[in-house]
Amino acid sequence: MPGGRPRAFDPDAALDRALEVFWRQGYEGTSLSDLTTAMGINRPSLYGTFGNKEELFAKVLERYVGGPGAFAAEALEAPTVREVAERLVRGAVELTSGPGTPGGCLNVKSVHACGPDSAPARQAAIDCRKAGETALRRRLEQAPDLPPGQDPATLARLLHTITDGIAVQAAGGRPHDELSEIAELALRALLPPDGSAS
Amino acid sequence: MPGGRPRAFDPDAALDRALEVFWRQGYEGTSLSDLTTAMGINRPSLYGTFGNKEELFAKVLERYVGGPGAFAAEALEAPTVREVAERLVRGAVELTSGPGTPGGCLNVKSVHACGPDSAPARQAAIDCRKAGETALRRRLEQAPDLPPGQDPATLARLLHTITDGIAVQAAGGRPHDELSEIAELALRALLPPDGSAS
DNA sequence: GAGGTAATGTACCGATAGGTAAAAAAATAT
DNA sequence: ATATTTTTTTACCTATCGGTACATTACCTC
Repeated sequence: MPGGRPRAFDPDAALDRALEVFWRQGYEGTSLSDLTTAMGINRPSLYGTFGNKEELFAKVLERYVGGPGAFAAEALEAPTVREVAERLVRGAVELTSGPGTPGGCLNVKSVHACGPDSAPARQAAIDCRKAGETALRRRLEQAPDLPPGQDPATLARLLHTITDGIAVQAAGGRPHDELSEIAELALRALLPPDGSAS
Repeated sequence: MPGGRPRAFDPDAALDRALEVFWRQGYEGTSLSDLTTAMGINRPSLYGTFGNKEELFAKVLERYVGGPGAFAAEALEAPTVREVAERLVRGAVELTSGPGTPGGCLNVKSVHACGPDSAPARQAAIDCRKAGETALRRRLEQAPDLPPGQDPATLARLLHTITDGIAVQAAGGRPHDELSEIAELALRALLPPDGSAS
């Protein structure tokens, strides 16, 4: 089985470039020319290696979840509800307003790509969100410090809602330090330091 | 000064049609053809009456704030922090997942229109958000039941963050009843029924 | 009526969108 | 060296993008 001409670029590095563009400009705001320029390859190479724009986006989203967004899955390894929540919320602040990254969250941005041609990309983002939330709910169900009357599903959804809100705020230009204050207040309210009701 | 040919459509009704399209499809996902079709007018009429796409969007956003989004300003008339927060958060649930409206929030969607050509529309949304948040902070500063150690600016930002999160959840397809549960849990956490610390 | 004025309908503009055909180039296999 | 395979390069495709020129129509004033 012969080899053919070798690929002149590193697909993972190219994916990282594509990720940055999609992250900054959103799915609908990114053209194929933006992508090929950033990736340093030409159009047929992109199609040959990654498929079309939709498929490239799906691969980019996967890479996002396993890279910049990996904190969300790792947070579930914390032993208590409190620590899981802290790591999720603080991680969202860093992800969306940290230095050197585009503002906001690629996933949240992609949910808002709601033009007629963006349905597949949007659905990919929604599926990804659902998977993350299911994992969070399962984790909360098994936590030792889950408050008695608390429904883990609703708590997971609220945590998800708060991280979503943080992403919107970051996308709207909220600076990192203010976002941290917001996050800490949310954590204090959700998980009071002593042991208050909810 | 003579009048010329009278306009054959109602500008406000046309704005409402445009609002619905922008709300459902987002700024970037909406084409001029989508707009003219929905508004029932042709292209030169649109440009003659509303300016270009950007200016039309600005007018639509204004109409959104004064129409479907008016609950946010009206919520500030409530006497207490608790009631202001309740009306804001519950209003966000109704706005973004209520029956008969497109999912999500036009403002939050527009913040995520971050392609190169969408900068003015995005900025209009951001300005609008800033104005709303400033009004909320001023209102909280004067509320009689603001907890002593509480910074009204941060509380306003957290409330804003929560309503943003609700909008994202709605845009992602979260059904209305689940969103209500999330909202009520957030309100309980933020403003405990008795008088706990935060 | 005639003239002025503003909105309408139609047809069009250059630019760019996502996507591809076909030939040239670089590797392996025999 | 030759044949085969795969990628790259270049050039191009149709459709649609936001925006407009121009002639026509409908109204008001005189």
